[in-house]
Amino acid sequence: MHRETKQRTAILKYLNNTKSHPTADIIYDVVKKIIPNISKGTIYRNLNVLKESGQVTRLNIKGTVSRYEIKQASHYHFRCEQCGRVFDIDEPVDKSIDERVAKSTGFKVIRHQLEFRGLCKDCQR
Amino acid sequence: MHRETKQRTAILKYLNNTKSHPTADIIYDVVKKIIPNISKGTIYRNLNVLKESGQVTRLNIKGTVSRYEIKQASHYHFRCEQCGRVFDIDEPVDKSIDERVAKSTGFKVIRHQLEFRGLCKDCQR
DNA sequence: TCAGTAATAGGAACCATTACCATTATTATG
DNA sequence: CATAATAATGGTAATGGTTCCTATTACTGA
Ligand SMILES: [Mn+2]
Ligand SMILES: [Mn+2]
Ligand SMILES: [Zn+2]
Ligand SMILES: [Zn+2]
Repeated sequence: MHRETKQRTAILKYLNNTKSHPTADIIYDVVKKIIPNISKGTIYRNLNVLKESGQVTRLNIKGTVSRYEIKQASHYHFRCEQCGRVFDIDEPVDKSIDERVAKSTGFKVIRHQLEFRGLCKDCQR
Repeated sequence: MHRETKQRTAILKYLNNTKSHPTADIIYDVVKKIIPNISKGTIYRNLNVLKESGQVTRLNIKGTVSRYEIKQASHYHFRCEQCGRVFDIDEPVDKSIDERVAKSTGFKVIRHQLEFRGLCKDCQR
């Protein structure tokens, strides 16, 4: 069974209060201020546990480090190629496309992921 | 200037004749049969050179390792969560969505990437 | 033909993530 | 409350994909 440790609580609390899609490293830096001797392994272990239990989502695109967010309704992302930040995009999620692809391919389509790339406002100047 | 080496030629030749979106490791295994003492560094170096020159695309597909393909018209992918294989999807590419997101966010949208996940035919049984 | 230099092989380094393990802390139960 | 079972931790080593380094090789333009 899952225990409620102060480490796990602090990680969840931070994720619940940010929209920044932080990396494990950023989470580590933030939580370290509250629990100075926390280890990075604990960050990763908890993020994986929370992902398994459906409370956290891992955004991982190869070529970049993984980013994490509190599990929420399906949505799309924008990644700035300059600064690396990730933003939510409120474009409506098209569910019908999964069925269409399933029909045309014969594959079982469970989900799709759409991500935009470019330059955020700050990085355009 | 770029030179034509047998290593580079063999890598390109293999990529030109497969639709499998191979990883660097797979390319290494295949090309090793033709050039037994080729090194993995040469595979990676050439894949990067070919990417820079626009002949090869590196797929930033969710998962752990990078996959490569010959540069071609923009298209979407499906990744089987069981066997890990990547397939092309011939769903038409929606270009208007980039502009729509650009307008609503103020970001400069350069491209988008859509990827489906699920089970391929083989893995459904 | 050959000098200039791009590319190679092999191995070390890098770095995000995972694995290991002795110790600590949470929690179900009496 | 006391306690025993064991989940979780901190610290560190290991892993694995990828990049970097360097002496040597081999393209290629002149
Ligand atoms: Mn998000
Ligand atoms: Mn493809
Ligand atoms: Zn930016
Ligand atoms: Zn499959």
